[in-house]
Amino acid sequence: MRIGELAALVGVTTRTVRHYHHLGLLPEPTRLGNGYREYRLRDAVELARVRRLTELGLSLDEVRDVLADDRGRELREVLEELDADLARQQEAIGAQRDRLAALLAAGEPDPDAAVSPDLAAVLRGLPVAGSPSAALDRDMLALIDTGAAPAERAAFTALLQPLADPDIAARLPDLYARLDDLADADPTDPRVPVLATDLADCLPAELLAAMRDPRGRTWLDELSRELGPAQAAVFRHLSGGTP
Amino acid sequence: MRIGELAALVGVTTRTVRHYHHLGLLPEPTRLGNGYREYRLRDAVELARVRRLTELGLSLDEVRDVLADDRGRELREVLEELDADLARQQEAIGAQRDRLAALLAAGEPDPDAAVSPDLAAVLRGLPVAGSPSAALDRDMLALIDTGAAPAERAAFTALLQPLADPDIAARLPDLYARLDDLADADPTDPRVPVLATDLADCLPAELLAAMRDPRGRTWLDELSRELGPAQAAVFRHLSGGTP
DNA sequence: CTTGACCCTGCCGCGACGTCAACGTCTCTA
DNA sequence: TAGAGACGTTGACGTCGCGGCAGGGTCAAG
Repeated sequence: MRIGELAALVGVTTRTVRHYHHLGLLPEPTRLGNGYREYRLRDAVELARVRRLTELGLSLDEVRDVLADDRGRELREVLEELDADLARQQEAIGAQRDRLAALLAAGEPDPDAAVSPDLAAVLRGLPVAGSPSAALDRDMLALIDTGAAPAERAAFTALLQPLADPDIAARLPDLYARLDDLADADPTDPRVPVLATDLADCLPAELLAAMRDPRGRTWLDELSRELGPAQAAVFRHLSGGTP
Repeated sequence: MRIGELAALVGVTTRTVRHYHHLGLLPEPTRLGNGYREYRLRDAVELARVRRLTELGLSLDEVRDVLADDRGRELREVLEELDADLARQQEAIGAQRDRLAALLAAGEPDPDAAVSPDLAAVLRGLPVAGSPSAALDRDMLALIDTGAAPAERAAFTALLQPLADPDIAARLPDLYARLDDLADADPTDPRVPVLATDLADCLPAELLAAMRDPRGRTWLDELSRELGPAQAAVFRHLSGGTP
């Protein structure tokens, strides 16, 4: 038999056979005078064995190990491990499909705000138009949401829920506008403490508390980098006073 | 923000961020004087969006398409296709695990004779020791079995079943020995027609018939290549007479 | 003599990064 | 001020199981 025949017999390509030779999974057969490989039935049997193992999902390295490590006992371990691996994959795919189903069921899957649905609702209630600080806020909130574990995410959304209240939402555009006005101001600007007071008045107490704990401060630091000095000063006032 | 901070924020490696830049999934930010990339919060948001999409299972190419092809409608298609794909994978893995379970349940998983269990039983009943022709036969049968679809496989095994009958099995060693003796003989050797007759006497009629149909002849041709001329002649007698 | 069907070796490509290498830059500390 | 260690930069190779191609040689039939 020549290589094409062998390959057809077992149902692989000639490229595959040569690949197995290259990796040493299959011994190189004797050559004919013209350099062609000459196979015998036993080679086909060996090839078929390799194929069966790969089709079970073994990697070529694993196949080599199994073939080397004579018969049976190692194979059993590998197969069991493989099964466990497949079980994990099944589970992972199932979870993945659940997530997909949730997204698809939500009507319009918007990866832009592929934040948790509750947060999305809050964000929709916040004003954005034309205010850089408001846009920053949205970005920040989205980021916190995507990075958090589900449990934290729920707590976080709960913190923000009050902002969706119409009374509060109505006061936000003015506050954002005043924050925008401080973009190029000096941190000692007299408007800073006034705005901080008005903000503290408007925001829920729990949210203010969260801004004072270490995790909240980290995020505020992040946010402050993108703000002007006076704007950052406002948040320093909010999150703990003087420093 | 510099690249390490950005990466940590979103939960990827810096290598990943640079990879996305390279592919154009994420715009290159402005550089600092020292050549460092300087990121802003919006970059983190963009990166997080890419990440969410990849974590849903989209390829980076698909992510690029979705991001380019503004919002929503294309995404839905991709996600649905993805779900279908995952469903196929689930099914495939399930089938795979079934096969594994069958193998593992069979006690000792022997990939050597990972032929169908029925055939394995038949093969166990056949004599092998020291007979090259018998070994060839086993190889051949194993090969036919592994290449066949399940339905054909059953039919094929059924054909061979009679060989497991003790009366017949008892006569096989002698027949194999006589076939071995013809290894270097001339095709005109008088022992050839005699052995052919004795074999025909011993083998089930259905098997002889199968050897005469085109598929059977192909396999016999294959087998004959590994045999001596006189041995091949025996099978020519069996499978149709003169040619 | 050509055509077409085989065979040979050897190398690039895929996907989503990980992992060097070889180098520059910043910050802290002794 | 010097050195250490943690950052950053670009660039190239490795992964896995082959597919595909380039650039040849071989062989049988028309």
